[in-house]
Amino acid sequence: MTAKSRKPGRPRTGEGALTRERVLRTALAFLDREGGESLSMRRLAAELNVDPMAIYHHVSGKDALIAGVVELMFAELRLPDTATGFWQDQIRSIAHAYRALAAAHPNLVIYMATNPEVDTALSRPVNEALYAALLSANIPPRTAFHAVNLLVDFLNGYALGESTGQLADGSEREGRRLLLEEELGTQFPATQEIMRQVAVQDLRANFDAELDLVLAGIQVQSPGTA
Amino acid sequence: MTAKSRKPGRPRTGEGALTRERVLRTALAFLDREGGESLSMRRLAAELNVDPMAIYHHVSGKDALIAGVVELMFAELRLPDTATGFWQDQIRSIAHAYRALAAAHPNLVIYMATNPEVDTALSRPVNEALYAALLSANIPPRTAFHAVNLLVDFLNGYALGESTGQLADGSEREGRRLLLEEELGTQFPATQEIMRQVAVQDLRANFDAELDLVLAGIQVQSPGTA
DNA sequence: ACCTGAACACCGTTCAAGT
DNA sequence: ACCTGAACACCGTTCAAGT
Repeated sequence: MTAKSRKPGRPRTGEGALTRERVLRTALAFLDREGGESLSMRRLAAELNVDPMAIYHHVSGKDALIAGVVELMFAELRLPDTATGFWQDQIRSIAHAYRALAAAHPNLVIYMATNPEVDTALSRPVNEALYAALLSANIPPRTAFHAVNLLVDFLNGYALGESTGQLADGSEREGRRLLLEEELGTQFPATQEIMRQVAVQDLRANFDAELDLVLAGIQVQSPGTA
Repeated sequence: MTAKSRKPGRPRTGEGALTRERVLRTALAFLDREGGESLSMRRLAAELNVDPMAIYHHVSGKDALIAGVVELMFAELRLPDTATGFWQDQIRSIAHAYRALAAAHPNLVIYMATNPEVDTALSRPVNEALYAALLSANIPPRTAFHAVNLLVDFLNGYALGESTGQLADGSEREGRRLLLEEELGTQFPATQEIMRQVAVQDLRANFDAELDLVLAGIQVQSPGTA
C-alpha cells in the first residue's frame, strides 16, 4: 500500500529532491522527537524515503550530520539586538535566549555543550554579545574575560542538567524531598536542613537566582562600576 | 601464538575469575585510554579474554556498565574531610577536588555530567559538603540552595568544556587569538578588544577566577556574613 | 553458577554500479 | 550529478546450550 517506489537514478524533480537543507531539517525534527540514541543514518534515510547512501552525498558522515544539525539549531538563537539599559539586564536577556534555545531542543543540548565546533564558531555571537554588555559598563577586561567564561560554563551546565532531568518538576522534587527526610537525614544533615527551609517558589526560580549570583559576583569584582 | 584458549563452562579459578569489579575496572581503563566512541561490549570482552556474553552476567547491559564505571570514578573523589577555615576556602577545596576528578578522567566527564543517576546519588556527598560549608558561615538557606546549584552547574560546565578541548592550551589559544585579529576584528569587536587586553596568566588561571566570581556573588547576597 | 556460541536485528561506511 | 544496492566490518542483546 505505502509508496515504497524508490527507483535508481536521478530524483523526480519537485518536493522529492534531496537537499542538504532537507536532510538536516529532517534530522533535527527526528532528534527532537526521538533523541540521539535512536538516530541512525538508516532510520533517517527511511524517514526521507531514500536509500541510506543518498544522505552521504549531502553530508560527509554522521558526525558532520550532527554538526550541521547543531548549526541549524544555533541559527534559531534570537539574541536581543539592542544593547541598551543596565548591563545586568542585557546579560539576562542573552542568558534567557540561550536557555530558551536549549529548552526548545533538549535532546540536542548534549551536542551543543559537547561539540568542539560550537565554541569555535557557533557561540561566538553569544560571546560577543556578552562581552559587549560588559564593556559597555566599563567592566575591566580581565573581569569581563572570566565573567564570560563563567557565564558560558553556567549556561551549559544548567542546560545540561535541565535536559537530563536533573532539575525535575514539582512532583518528582517532592518525592526526593520526602526521601531526604526519611532516609538521608543523618547521612546528609546539611542537605536536609536546606531542603527543609527552601520554599517551593525557590525551586522554580532557580535559573534567575543562579544568574543573579553570577551578576552580583561580576559587579563586586568590577571596581568603579554602577 | 597468543593464548586464545577460551573454553566453555566455569572459569579456571584464580586471576581469570570474572568479577563485576574486574569488568568495571577494565571498562574504566579502556574508557580512559580510548574514549567512549570506541567502547563496545565486544571489545571489552576481548580485553577481558572472555566471550561477549560473559559480561552480561555481571552487568545488565551497556548502560548499566557505564553507570557502574561512573560510580567507580566517583569513588575516587577525595573531598576535604575537615570543615574548618573560611567558607570560601572550604568551597575552593571541594571545587578543586571535583575538577581534579574530571581532569583525571576526561573521557568520562560527559557521562558524569549527563547520567541522571549522578545527581540523585553519586554527587550527594559533594552537595552535602557544599551545603555544610555555606551553613557553617550562616549563609541564608535560600542563598545556599541557589549557590550550590550554581556551583554544580559551573563545575559541570567547566569540566565539560575542558574535556572537549574548548579550553585549549597555550599554543592553540595563540592561534585563535591571531585568527581573531585578522579575520573577526570587524565582526566581533568586543571579543577582539577583550582578547587584546587579557594577559596570558589570565588564560591559565581561568578556573580559580571563575570560582572567585561565584564566591563573591554568594558573599554579597548573604546579608550579615563575613 | 558462570561461561560459551550461534543467531537476530541492527549499525556506519566503501565501492561499483545505474540513469 | 545524484541516487541505488550489495557488501564489509562491525554493533547490543536473546536464548539455548555446555560444564
